[in-house]
Amino acid sequence: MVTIKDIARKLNLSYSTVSLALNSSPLVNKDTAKKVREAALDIGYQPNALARGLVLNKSAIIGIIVPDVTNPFFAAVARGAEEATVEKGYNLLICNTEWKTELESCHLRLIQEKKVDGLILASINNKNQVLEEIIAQAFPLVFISSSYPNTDLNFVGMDSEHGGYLAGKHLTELDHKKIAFIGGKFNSESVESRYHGFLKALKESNLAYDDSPTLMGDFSIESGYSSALELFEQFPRVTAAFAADDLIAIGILKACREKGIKIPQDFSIVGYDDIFIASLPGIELTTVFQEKRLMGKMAANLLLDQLIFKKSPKKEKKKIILTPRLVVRKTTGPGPDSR
Amino acid sequence: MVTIKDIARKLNLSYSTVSLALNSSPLVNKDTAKKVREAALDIGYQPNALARGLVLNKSAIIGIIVPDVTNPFFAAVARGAEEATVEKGYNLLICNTEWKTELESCHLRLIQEKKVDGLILASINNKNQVLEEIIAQAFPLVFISSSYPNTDLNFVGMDSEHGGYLAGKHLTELDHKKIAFIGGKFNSESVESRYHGFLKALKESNLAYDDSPTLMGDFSIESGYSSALELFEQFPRVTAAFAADDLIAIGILKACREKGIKIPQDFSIVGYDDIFIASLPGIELTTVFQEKRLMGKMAANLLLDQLIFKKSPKKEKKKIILTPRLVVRKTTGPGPDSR
DNA sequence: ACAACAATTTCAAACGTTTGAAATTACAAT
DNA sequence: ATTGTAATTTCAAACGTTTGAAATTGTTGT
Repeated sequence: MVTIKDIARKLNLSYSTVSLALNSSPLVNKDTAKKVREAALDIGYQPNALARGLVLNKSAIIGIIVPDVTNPFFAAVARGAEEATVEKGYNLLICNTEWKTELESCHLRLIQEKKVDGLILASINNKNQVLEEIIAQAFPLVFISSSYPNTDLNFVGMDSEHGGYLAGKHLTELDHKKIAFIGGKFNSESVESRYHGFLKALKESNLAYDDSPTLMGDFSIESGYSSALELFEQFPRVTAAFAADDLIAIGILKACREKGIKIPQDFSIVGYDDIFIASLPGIELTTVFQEKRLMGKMAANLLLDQLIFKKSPKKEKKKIILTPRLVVRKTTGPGPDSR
Repeated sequence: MVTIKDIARKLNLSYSTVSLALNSSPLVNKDTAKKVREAALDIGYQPNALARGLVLNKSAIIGIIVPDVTNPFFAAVARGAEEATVEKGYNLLICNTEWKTELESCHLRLIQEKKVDGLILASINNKNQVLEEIIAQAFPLVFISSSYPNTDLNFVGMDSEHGGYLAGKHLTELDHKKIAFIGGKFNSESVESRYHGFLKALKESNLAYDDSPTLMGDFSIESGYSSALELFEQFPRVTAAFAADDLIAIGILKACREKGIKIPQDFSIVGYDDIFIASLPGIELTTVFQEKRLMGKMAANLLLDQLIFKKSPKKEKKKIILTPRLVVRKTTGPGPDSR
C-alpha cells in the first residue's frame, strides 16, 4: 500500500508537509504542493480513509435504514439520499430492517461501530432500546417520512394527515358512504396520521366511524390482496377503500380483478405514495403523491449541513414538512348513489 | 468516547488483555474475560471499527455499484447482497452510477479510499480506466448480471444467451415473422448475449436479420415507450417485440395502449428480468425470469468467502451461471398468420 | 552584521485498535 | 529449593493520518 510516507521519501520531505499539501493547506509553498500532487498521482497514492477517520473521528459515510429497498418508495428515498451524499464526498451505507425492530436494533449497533457520521431513519416506529440510546447520546439523526414519537428531532416528511384527508375527501366527494381503510399494522406515526386525516374527511361528510372498517396487514401487495378478500367477505357494502400505501392498493386492485369487481364502476381505490408503478398503463392508481426522492435528498442534506457546520452548537432540530397532493387517475369513480 | 483503555483502567488490566478478551481469545482467563465483557457492557463500550480497520486493513464493509436502485431489478439484487453481508457482520455501501461511466469511476475511487473489503459490480461495461486499475491490482471483485469483457474474474449471473433464445423461440413458435429487438444502447455483455440468443432463435425458424429491426435506447419505461412509437412508425409490419428488460417492455405496453394496439391480439411483447411489476394485474408481462435477489446473495457470499479464507492463495475465480426460464403471461399471443 | 518577521517545513503526539514477543505468575515435578 | 512448563498478562510497536508547537529558512530594513 502506498502511503503519504512514500511520497515524503520520494520528495525528501517530511510527511507533515505532504499531508498539508494534499489537503491544500495555505501553509505550504505552491511549488512543493504541486510537486507533491504530481508525485501522488505518479505513484498512485490513495488516501486511507480509515486512518484519516481515526484521527478526525469521522468516516465520511452516512447510513440509511429502511424497511426494504425493494419497495419502490424506499428505493426512491434511498436514491435521493445517495444523490445528496455523493455530491459532498460522502458515501451511503444501506440497511434493510424487513420491518423488524430486532433487525433494526442489530443494524443500529453494527452501523454505529462503523462510525458512520450520521444516520437517516426511514423505518418503523416501535419502541427500540438501541435507538433510544442513540438519541440520548445526541447522535446525528434525521427521521424521514415517519417521525419518532414525542421527541425533538430532525425530520423531513410530508403532511400525512393532510394526505389522508385528501384521500378521504376525494372519496366522500364522489359520494361513497362506506369506505374502508386498509393499513399496515405497524405503529408508524405517518400511517396513523394518514388515518386520522382520512377520518376527519369522513366526519366532515357525517360518516360515522362504523361506516369505515379498518383492516390491518403490512405494506405489501400480498397483504393488500388478502385484506381485500377479507373485506369483500365481511363488509360487502363497502364501495371504496383507502390504502395506506400504493402496494396495498395494487393488492386490492388484484383482488378486484380476480373477483370480477369492476374498477372504478363497482369499487374505488386510492393509494398512497405515488410510486412510479401507480401511473403504469393497466394500473393507473388514484393516489396521494409524495416527494420520495426529494425527501431523501433533503434528509441527507439536512444531516450533512449539521455535520459540516457542527462547530456552531446550534442544537435546534429542523422539521421539514412538505405538502402532498392528490393524483386522480382511474381507480376512483362516483359512489353507488350518484350513478 | 469510551475505549478499550477505559475498561482496562476500570479493571486494572492492560489494554492488551482487554482487547484479547473482547475478541474471545483462548489466551485470557475465563474469569477475566467475563469481567471484561461485563465491564464493557456496563460502561457502554463500542469497538471503533475505524481503529480496528486501520490495523487489520479492512473495514467490514463491502460496496455495491449499480446503475440505479430505483430500478426494481437492481433493488432486488442489492437486497440480496445486503442480506448476505449482514449475516456475516459486514455492511453494504451502495452507489448509483446512473449508467454513466464517469460517475462509475468517481464512485470507484471514493469507495476504494473508504477501504471497502470488496466490491460487487452490477454496472455498465464500458471501458473504464479506474476499473482496469482496480482489476490490475487484484482487488476483490465480483461482477454480477453482466460480466466484464475477456478477463478472468468472479461472476454470478444467468445465461443471457439462453434467456434471449427462450424469448425468441417463444415468439417464433407463436408464428411471428417480424420481430423487433428493443434494447439499451449500452455496451453490456448481458444485453448483447440476450440479443444473440434471440437472433439464434430467429435463424432457427429461417427468419433473416432484416426481419427484426433493432432499436436502441436505455433501460427505462420512457425509452421503451418512445422506441415503440418509432417502431410503429417505421416498421408497421412488425408484430412482436423482445425488450431488453421489463421496464422497456412496459414502455412498449404503454405505447400500445395509447395507440389502441391490442395486446396480445395485435402485438406481442416479451420482456426480461421478471421484476415484480411484471406479474401485476393489468401488466402481466410475458418475460424471462431472472433470480435477482439470489444473484445478489450469491455474489456477496462469493466475495465474502474469498475475503474470509483469503489466506489460501486460491486465485481461481469462480463463475456461477444460473439458467433463466420463460414466464408466459398475457402479452404474447399467436402471430398474424395463425389466427 | 543583525534583528525582526514572515514563510515554510519538521517534530512528535495523538486517534483506538491488534498482536508478536517478552514478562510474570502459578504450579507441578524433581 | 530448584527447575520446567503452562497459563496468563503486559509491553511496545504498528496501522496511516492530522495538527499544534517548534524549528528552520528566507527576506527585509536598519
